[in-house]
Amino acid sequence: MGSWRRTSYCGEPASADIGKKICLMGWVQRRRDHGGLIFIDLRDRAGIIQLVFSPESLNNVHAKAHDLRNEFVVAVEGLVRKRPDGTENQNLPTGQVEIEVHEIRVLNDSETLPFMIEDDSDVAETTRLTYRYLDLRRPALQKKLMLRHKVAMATRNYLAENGFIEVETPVLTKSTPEGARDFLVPSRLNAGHFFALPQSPQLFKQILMISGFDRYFQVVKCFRDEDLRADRQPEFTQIDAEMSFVDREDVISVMEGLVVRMFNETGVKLNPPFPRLTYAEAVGRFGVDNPDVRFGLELKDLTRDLSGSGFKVFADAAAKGGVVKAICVPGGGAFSRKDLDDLTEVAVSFGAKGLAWVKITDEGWQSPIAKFLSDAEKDAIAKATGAVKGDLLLFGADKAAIANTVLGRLRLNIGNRLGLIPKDVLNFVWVTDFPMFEYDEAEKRHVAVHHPFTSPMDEDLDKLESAPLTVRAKAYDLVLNGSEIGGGSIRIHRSDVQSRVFEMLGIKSDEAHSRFGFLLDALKFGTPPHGGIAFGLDRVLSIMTASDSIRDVIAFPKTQKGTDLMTDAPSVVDQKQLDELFIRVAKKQSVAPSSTGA
RNA sequence: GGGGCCGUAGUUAAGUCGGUUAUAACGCUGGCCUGUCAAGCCAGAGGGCGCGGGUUCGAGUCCCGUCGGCCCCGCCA
Repeated sequence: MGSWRRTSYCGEPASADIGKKICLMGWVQRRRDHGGLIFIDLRDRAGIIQLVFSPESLNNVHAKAHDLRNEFVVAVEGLVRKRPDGTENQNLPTGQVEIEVHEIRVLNDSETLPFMIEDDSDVAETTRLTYRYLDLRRPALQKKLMLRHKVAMATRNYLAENGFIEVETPVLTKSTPEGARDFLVPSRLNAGHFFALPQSPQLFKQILMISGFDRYFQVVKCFRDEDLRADRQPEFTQIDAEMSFVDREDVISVMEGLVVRMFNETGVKLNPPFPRLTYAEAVGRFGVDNPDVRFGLELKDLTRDLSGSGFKVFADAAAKGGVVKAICVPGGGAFSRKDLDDLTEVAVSFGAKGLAWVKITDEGWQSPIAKFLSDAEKDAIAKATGAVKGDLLLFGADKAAIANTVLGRLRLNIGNRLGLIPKDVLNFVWVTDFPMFEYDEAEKRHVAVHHPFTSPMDEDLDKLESAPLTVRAKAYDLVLNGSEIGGGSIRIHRSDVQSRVFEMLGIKSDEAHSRFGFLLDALKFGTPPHGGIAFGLDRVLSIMTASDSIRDVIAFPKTQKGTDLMTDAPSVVDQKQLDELFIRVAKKQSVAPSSTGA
């Protein structure tokens, strides 16, 4: 660089700058060498501008330009000038002007790249992740990370303005067996003892309320050692907040303000309050607790109408306390045999034993089960579902949980299949009144639907032991377009209630004390009523940016196997490191030399 | 733990029923070219098909195993 200093970004020069002498630094995006004139597109994070090198220019710049290659790093000094009439590039923000280069310094060269730095290049994700530093040069990815920065800043500003204080909580903390699997960190100073990375700062933020901070927030990494998905990474970022002396409505209204502020960064104006659904409504009408309310195809309950049906599957489901429900697919009568087979496969994969369907045709009800249905039943079904000629009815008859899940998933599948889901729409919905517990068949005990520190509803408190599955929690989720982007609750602030909940979860008193003793103790020393919420920043951003995967809004994401292709983490470590930690590896790791990639 | 899809030049893909020297585009290298912006024209260099075994006279093509990537179920309080 020598004494040169950049005077502007490549994306900045405009007509107003014509005649100015400027200095730019950036990467060579592309070279167009006409033998005479040479054009170089110079790129930095702000944009692209065209440099012009004329054979008549001084300082040998034309020869130097001839030798430039993609991704060379250069500094240029030159004059901003108007492009000749008719050569303006309307596709470029800087397209009215160009830089007449007077002097150029090549700051670094570059080998030929494994892929082009272009937004529309279709490169295997393996290659992109191996060379993530190159992938991150793509303007689209830079824009996403810049938006991420802006959203985080907007969050901090909004919460600070509203009296929230950002407090850092430990990353090395205590393992809490409830919930997700922990990432463990061995303690060298305490042989055989382990820290856990936090699944969330849940207990610390409650402790901060007990300490009197009143309003807390943090933009914080959380860790869960579970299998990955398109919308799940083992480390992810939460916007975590907690408030004292509040009820659900206080939390929701403050947080709606936050969501407005976040989406304001994308130019979207939201108008809270957002719609509400209770958990029971969400599951009843949409089959899931994270309903995508952008389209219809709602589930209709036919249990009463079909409890006496001649179709044994329906009658049995009703008799055993289950449900019979259906969705009506408008125009679905045109579905082929293969379509129906596909849908059956989907239904079975979510636990159905099969999929009963009816096509309503000109000739009447066409279906393997039509002969079992009486005219009265058909009338009742048609009335409840609104089905008319040309429609398809799909039935779920099972325990409520299975029937709802199956139909809920079919609903999404069909919504996608038929293009019923509008893009460019943001449909928020709060889901409230979650059940406190559900019964875990595998573990033979009740588990918390939200988490063990969630307060039961006051009016359900006396049913805690007698009818635990009917107890509702003061929990709420914010769902956006079918994706859970946030969740929280009013917490238990009385140690006696907390103890009763632990008891219901099958956590014995001594066990509770060894795991959460600090919280149980703290609850005894003047704990204010409090509650809060956490938003999944990565999920919010992937919806904002219409990304297919959460990986696109994370600078250095992990693969589905939880590895980092750029650094090659995780890796084996020296025996010496293990010895210091008193760790012996039980099963010899398979030696896995990488056979693909760089 | 399970189901599905996919690995062929640097990249993206084609490769028929197993059959000569494995195609193309982009990129790359060199040349020509003074208004291009996916510059153009000409010439050229790149791979032995993720890896290992097997069947066969003969294997990108078939079989088995394995490694890796993606999507999903389970899991994710």
